[in-house]
Amino acid sequence: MAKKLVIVESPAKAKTIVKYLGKDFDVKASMGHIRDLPKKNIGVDVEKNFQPHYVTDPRKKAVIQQLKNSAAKADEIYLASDHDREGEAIAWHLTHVLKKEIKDKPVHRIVFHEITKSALQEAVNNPREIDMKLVEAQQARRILDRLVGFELSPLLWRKIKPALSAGRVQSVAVRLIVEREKEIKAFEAKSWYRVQAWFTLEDDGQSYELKAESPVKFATEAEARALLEECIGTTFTISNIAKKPGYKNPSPPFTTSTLQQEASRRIGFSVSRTMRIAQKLYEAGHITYMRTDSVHLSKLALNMAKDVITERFGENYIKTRQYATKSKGAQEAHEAIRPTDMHNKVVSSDITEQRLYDLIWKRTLASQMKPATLERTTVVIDSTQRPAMLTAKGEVIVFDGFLKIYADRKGAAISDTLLPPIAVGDILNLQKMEADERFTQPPARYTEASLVKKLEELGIGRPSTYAPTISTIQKRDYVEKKDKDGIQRKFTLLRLEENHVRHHEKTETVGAEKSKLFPTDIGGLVNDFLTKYFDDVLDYNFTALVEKEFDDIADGNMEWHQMLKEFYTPFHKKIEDTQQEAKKFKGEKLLGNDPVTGKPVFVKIGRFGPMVQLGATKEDEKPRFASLPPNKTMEDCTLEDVVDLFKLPRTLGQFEGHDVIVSSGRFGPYIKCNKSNYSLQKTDDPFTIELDTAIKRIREKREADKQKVIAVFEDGDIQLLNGLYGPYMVVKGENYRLPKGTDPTTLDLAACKKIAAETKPSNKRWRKKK
DNA sequence: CAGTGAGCGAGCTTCCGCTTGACTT
Repeated sequence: MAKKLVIVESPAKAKTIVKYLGKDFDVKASMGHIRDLPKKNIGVDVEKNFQPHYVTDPRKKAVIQQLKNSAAKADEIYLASDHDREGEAIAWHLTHVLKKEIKDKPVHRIVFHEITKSALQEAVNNPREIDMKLVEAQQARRILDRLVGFELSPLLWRKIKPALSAGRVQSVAVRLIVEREKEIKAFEAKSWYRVQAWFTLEDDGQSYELKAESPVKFATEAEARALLEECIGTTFTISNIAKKPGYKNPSPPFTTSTLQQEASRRIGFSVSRTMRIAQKLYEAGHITYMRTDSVHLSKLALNMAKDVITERFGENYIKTRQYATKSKGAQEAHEAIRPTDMHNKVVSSDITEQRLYDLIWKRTLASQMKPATLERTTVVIDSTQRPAMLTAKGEVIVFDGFLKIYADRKGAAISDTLLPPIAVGDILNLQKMEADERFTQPPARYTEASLVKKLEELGIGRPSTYAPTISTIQKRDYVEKKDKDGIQRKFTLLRLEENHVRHHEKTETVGAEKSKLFPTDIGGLVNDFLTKYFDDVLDYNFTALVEKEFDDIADGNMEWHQMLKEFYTPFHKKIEDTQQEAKKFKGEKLLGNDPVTGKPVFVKIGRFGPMVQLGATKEDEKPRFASLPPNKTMEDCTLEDVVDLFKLPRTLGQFEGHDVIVSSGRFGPYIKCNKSNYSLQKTDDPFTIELDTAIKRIREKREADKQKVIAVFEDGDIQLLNGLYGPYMVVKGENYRLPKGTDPTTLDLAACKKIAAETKPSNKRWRKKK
């Protein structure tokens, strides 16, 4: 029987397809790219017209072997990788890696956008050749990224510090964060005054409140005060009530980027967590593919949404729509992210999986529901002296539409802002009038999700790389995700009370931040260096510009070697010039002179990151160094913040015949005594701590260690210990897990040796590195 | 986890985009 092999990218997709294709077909997954440039060296022969040197990934060995076996058995091969630039390249690489196995066999390239029997049939019936233009565009993309990354990074190692990295995507991501921080620093809040009034109304024995605001903002306290004073003893009348219909439309179904944003905003997931959970839902068959830039829904999905909405909410809620993808550089190889079967509202007993699914389910159905209809009311209130002095606003939902399942952007529950029963000509009873000082807001720091949004807008990065990019810039210490406490700010409140305008000083907490991205000193320095010498690559439009050229290559309007040459020649010259001319980039800053020694104190970036230096480098005496205090940056630390650092190490006295020394290490201050180290408590101040407290800490540590030890054999060569994750065994420095269900207290020497002989030590490479 | 930071020099680091496990403390 004729056997046809279909190769797709994802194993989950393979599993689904095989059901539709029948017995003649064998379906296998390539698991993404199977060949790439080598990891260790640049792998591009620039002299020979940018000849790439591809190697197969050693971790993909098993996958490739399987593909080879299947290909050898098949009579006909269908390369069904995704319908985009990378997918085309995967198909082409497959023909090379499987060269022997597919020799003399018909090889077809097929693409499909929906996984349905008819779509698959149609794809199989309409095979084509591999589009070499598209493959060349991918190669140009790959090679350009390699050249940029592998020439810029080593320059950073030489000029700034080892193990740094730069690239077309990550460096722009860092730049966005660094520049946003500069904007925030440079921002000066301006204040203005808002006037609000509260009225009481009686109707049918019921009492209501009406809140109104002045449509005019006041620049100064004096102006606001003048208005309030004018209102002493005045009469307020409703002069107009205007009603206007309004609409709210649902958002399109999810793409990777919008899913990440909404999951962050509504359920507080980090970008990587969202992707991990979405992957699980995808593998279980609950949602369509989660790495997509398309808002397109298949016909099948549109019909299913219609059915489910009718069933649950009635026909009146249906409005079928197909959304158009607007984002720059979208390749639309997949559908939007949606439930595979919208009849299922609950698909997992895992709470986090279900929460994410629920969000996808609601967003998808909402996108196929009618807009919400609103009635917006504006009430105009005149004072005796001033027409239209105040306005009050109300909003009522006439028809909820999609809001029935998907609340609007703020994520707040849907609630009407109801106005009390009122009519034109009503005279209002003033209860309270206030003018409070408001401030203009600085630009907001990025969250992981809002950075993804910005990158997508700029056309930088792809759905498969948003999460990894965010983690790379954090791993490199360019950026850190942290919280910031708010600060107290004074503001003025004027209140009209008892026919007087009184002045009150109030305070409020502002500027508190949670899980925001802050640039580090290193991030700032690397960005300064790159924007100074490589402004073109760091330009926000660089990606868009080269993408245009990749498209030209794909359309046959540009030759790929030529494109690379035009970029690389000036780029490489700049690399060489910078290599020659640029001095070491240390970001050195003089803070002042040390009050004790009179020597200059600097902050700068060294091999291990930011540090403080006491004394100039060229002097006879070697300068002293110290790490910055925790939570301080080079940017914001002062001389006072750092002079104490040089008081360490301090010798406090003796304990058990050894010096007790307080010192500062990689992980902050600690106590050293007889070759052992002991942590300080958070409340201990290393500069003032005394001997008795230090001895107490030493005893505490010893006590804790005793608790940790379950048993010791062979002079400490074999130890049974209590760890963070339960009991484990250490044999000559190697850690071993205990077999499940073992009670460690029952183990004797022989039993320990047996475990050590039978199990492998835990892999140490997983430790270290963050 | 633990006293880093000049000088010397070997040997290391690094990109983006497509996929999923393997794996531990």
